[in-house]
Amino acid sequence: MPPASSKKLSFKQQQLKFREDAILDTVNRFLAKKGFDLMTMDEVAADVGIAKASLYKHFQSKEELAAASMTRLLDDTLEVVHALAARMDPLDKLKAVVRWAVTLHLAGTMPLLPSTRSSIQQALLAYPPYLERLSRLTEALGDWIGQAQAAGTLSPALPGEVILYTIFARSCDPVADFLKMGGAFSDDDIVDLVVHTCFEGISGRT
Amino acid sequence: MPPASSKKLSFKQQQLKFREDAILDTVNRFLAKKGFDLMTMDEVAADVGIAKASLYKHFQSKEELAAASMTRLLDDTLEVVHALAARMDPLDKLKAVVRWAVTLHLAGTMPLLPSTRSSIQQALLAYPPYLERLSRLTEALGDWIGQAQAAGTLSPALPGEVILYTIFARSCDPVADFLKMGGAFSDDDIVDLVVHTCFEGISGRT
DNA sequence: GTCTATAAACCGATAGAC
DNA sequence: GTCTATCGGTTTATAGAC
Repeated sequence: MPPASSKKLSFKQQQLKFREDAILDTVNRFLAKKGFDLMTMDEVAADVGIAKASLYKHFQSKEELAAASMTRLLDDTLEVVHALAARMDPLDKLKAVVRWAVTLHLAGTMPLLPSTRSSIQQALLAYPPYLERLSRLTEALGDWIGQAQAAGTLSPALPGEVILYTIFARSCDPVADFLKMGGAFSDDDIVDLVVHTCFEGISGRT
Repeated sequence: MPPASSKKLSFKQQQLKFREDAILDTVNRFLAKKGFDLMTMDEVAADVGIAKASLYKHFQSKEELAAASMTRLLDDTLEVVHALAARMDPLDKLKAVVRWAVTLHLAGTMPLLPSTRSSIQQALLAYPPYLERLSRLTEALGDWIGQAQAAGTLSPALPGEVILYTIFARSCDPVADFLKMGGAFSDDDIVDLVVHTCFEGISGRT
């Protein structure tokens, strides 16, 4: 018999957590594939293999479901950010984050960028856990951006916000989808191309 | 009495054309603001100031309405493309096109990029007038891209499709929305920043 | 009488309740 | 697992102008 776990989760709680993760996995894929508006609670429930009503045991509304999914994505991102070695060059760390995000995108598990036009945007801003993660991520990336600009490896002429927003935006760059649809490139090639155009642009003589 | 118009449009036909343009103006704005899925026929009709049923006198369906709007946008783009002086540098012509598109975007009249996830994508591919414009635009921009790569002003190492798709994608770059929301920059500044990061990226020492 | 615009009705889909 | 209310795209029948 193994020693008693130090975790305080009962068996039932573990099962709840497990199913919650399964739900969020499904939601992540649907958000990536169809976006919030076209995702239905019926298909989420069917995909997870539970009754629709059970979804509402875990999440109060469709909006909260999506917000929880986005929050978990930011948690994953924060883990990636913290896992990057402290001694690594700031520019390389930023490139690694973008590379990770584009890879997720191509794998079909990157929810749509919360754009001005999506109806979840409002729900996200009313969901404190999401805002808290976003704030921490912004701070971490902002530090690296400042360091890279000081070192001259990121353009010091660009406002830091522009660089930050660009990094967020390129994580969902539709160019990746177009290239994947074209079928002429492997996923690895596409990641390289998107990361490259993010940092170096499309101009020549760089 | 003025001489008989050379146009073959009767007064009634002119009125129809006029109202059709008004409808498409409204649709353009709603597509830019909310996207296809969140745009309702009710609000389009209300904004134009006509009854919802009247929309169906002009367009058979919501999909065709959006497709007509996108087609008109490509027509406008083709006009801009043809208006650029033939002797201009290809790189400068491409920058001018992106600049024009981002300006439209900020003005709130640039419909969303037809992404893989939108439900209009299918309708657009089934709408020959749209495909015909897209084909002509792709050809024109493709020529310029090839010339700029040969001259070394666009990266010869990048596949032409990557550059083309990037130019399309940056025309709807969400970075512009984020910067506008922040309120720290004028529209002109935002256009400069987005065009710059499109061509030069965010790296330093360029 | 015909033609046009519209109000009202229709109906499928979907979030959420029981 | 079924039920209901709502919303939104589409259709149809009517009222009014010429």
